Amino acid sequence: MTTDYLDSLNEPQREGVVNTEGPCMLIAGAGSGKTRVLTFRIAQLMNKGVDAFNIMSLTFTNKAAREMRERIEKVVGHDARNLWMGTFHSVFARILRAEAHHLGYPNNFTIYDTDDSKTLIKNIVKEMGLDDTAYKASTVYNRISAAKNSLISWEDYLQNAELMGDDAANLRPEIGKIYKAYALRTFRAGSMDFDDLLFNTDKLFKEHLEVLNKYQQRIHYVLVDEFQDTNLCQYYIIRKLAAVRQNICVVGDDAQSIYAFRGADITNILNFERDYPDLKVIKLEQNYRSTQNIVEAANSVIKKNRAQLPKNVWTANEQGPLIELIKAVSDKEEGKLIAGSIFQERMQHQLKFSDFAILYRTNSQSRAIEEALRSMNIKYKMVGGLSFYQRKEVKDLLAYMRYVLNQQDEASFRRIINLPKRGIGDSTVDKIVVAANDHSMTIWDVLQNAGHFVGGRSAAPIEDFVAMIKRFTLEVERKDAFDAAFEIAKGSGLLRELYEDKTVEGLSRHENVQELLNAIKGFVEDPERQEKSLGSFLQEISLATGQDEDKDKDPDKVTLMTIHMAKGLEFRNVYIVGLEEDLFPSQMMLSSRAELEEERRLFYVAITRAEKRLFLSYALTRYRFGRLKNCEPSRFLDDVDQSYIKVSSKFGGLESAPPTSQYAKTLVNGIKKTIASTPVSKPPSGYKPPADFAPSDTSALKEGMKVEHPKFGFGTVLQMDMSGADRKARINFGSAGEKTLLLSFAKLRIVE
DNA sequence: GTCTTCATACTTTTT
DNA sequence: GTATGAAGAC
Repeated sequence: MTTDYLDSLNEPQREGVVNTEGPCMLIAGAGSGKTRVLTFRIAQLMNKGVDAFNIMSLTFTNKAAREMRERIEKVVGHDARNLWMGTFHSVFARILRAEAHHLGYPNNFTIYDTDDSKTLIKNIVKEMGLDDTAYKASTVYNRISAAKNSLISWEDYLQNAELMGDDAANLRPEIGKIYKAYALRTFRAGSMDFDDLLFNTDKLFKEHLEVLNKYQQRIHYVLVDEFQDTNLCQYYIIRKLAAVRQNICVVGDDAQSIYAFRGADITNILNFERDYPDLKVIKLEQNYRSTQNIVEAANSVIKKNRAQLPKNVWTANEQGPLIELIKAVSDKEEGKLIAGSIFQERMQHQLKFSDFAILYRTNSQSRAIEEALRSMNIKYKMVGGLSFYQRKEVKDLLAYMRYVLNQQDEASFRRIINLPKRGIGDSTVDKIVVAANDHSMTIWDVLQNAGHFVGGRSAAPIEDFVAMIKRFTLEVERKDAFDAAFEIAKGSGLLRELYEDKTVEGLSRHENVQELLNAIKGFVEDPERQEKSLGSFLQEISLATGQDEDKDKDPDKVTLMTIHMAKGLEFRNVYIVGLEEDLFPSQMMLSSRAELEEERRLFYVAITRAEKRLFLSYALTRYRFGRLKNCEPSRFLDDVDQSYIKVSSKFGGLESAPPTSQYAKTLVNGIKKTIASTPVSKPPSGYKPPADFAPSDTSALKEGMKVEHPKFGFGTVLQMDMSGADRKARINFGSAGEKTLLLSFAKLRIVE
């Protein structure tokens, strides 16, 4: 074992690694190497002889957990796999798998994802006869989630005058009752939602001290990454776990707190100092990632926030080029300008596509960007969006598997009871659920005595269903995950139904189910895995978010993702797009200063992803709600100290000016004149490009050459203009007339 | 009970 | 511009 890594650290970093005992808080600025410190700290512990089984390291995302494990493995070797390392949810789920019976849950409880939870809430709202516009599933779900994250049980909720008052004021007085019904239903269904995994772990430790004691003896060191994102519930749990030995180390950056909407509580950082008077606080302030311009610009933005811990992020890196501001007339043009900029940057600096990331506030913004990238043959990958495990057909098959393992599970039951169609309709299902609730029975009990509860017509198919599930249960007990899953897919008729659907979508759905089965096969055949049951497979994927599709053969792609997904990542060139009022900051975050500050921190996170080059862009019009909307530049653009910004030179050298709407109008006209290659209106000729049109490299374009343009058709180059940063060409397109095109944007194919 | 069609609301971020 | 849900026809 080696401790060479200590030499590669600066002084505060080294302190963070070496001071392994006692409470410790690292306030780590963006790009200051906090992951390095955390991984080396764990390596240091293991080098000192601490058993990996006694170290718990918690992160927020699966990806962060995986990366950290890999990095530790590089230093300490194979032992790293014995660490308690994972997301809060996955580590606590693991504890609950062993201990849930203390709380009256089955140990094979099902984990509901957000969709399952919302569907269940929707059903409850309907059953209670409430107005589903006032009680939208997402609203109710968020309210319940917030309560659980603040350790408020449904009993507490109903007695809490403030919460109930809030609900009454918002004309949603029944939320407390829905919470109660939801909690009882999920409990009876032997199911936990994401928040329950935390809430119930806390409950377990609170009500069963012998269990808490067991884990306190087991866990000697607790480490928490992204501490600013923890909620109250998570904080209580880790505090309890570390209560005996007090070896707790948290790493965080208040400036990067972007999950308050999900219950994250920055005051945990402040409370931490209060709760641990002996706390050692270490500040990591040197940024190793970004240029001076980027670091300073980010600082100038975050300075506008009132709530923050004092720190001074600095860098010894080069000053670097200015941040470039790109203005576009429409979301479509924004995409084109960015695609063009990537194309140009890549050529100019010999970059790979994977050096680029495009970050946006909302997933819906990706569409226009994707189109532009595709049309310029720029390879890209989208991170996030809907994952493989959220596709309907995949969820259907998973629901079968979940139900076979836990017949109390109401959400899965509703999904599969009539799939494929077996003559059990909505009214029958409602009868079954109502009967179960009225008699405080599980749905499975009702099904087994279906004759008593439903009319004669539906009894027979229900009996068949029950028999089928019992058969599957036997299969699951006897066989490994793959064989059992295959039996279920075949025996349920799901596979056949999809196979018989010969439409394009049907084919792809069949493929997805095959892919799921392949994934299970891979799971079973993994030699390092001891537990090969279907149950352990389901457990593993229930907390996976589908970004594990990294099996991409071609890693050289531009990355598209939301800013939230980008946290913790870095790219050479970063484009932050859609910097418009109501979009970023989001219109939903304008009601309070705290919300606006969270949006600003989000902007800060986005800026600090960039290593060398940062581009900001906005559009003056954008399609939203399927409707064209005028947009104003974001107030965040004013938050950036203007000395770090230059307006993209591609637009006739317009000076940077206060982004007023008057200014915006002049700009529209200016851009309309300048960007002849990207007409906002219809193309001026009826020319249709051939299907295989591919733009050529125009760096060698000369006067007299013949070219083809996808909109203007064939033309001859009249004159080249090499002055300025952007090369232009005047081209005669015959019937379409003479055009002056910017070569960095124009898609031209050289004919001869 | 099932299938088709029309309307609607939706776009904040994630385990 | 899409996905879900309600309503009506069979």
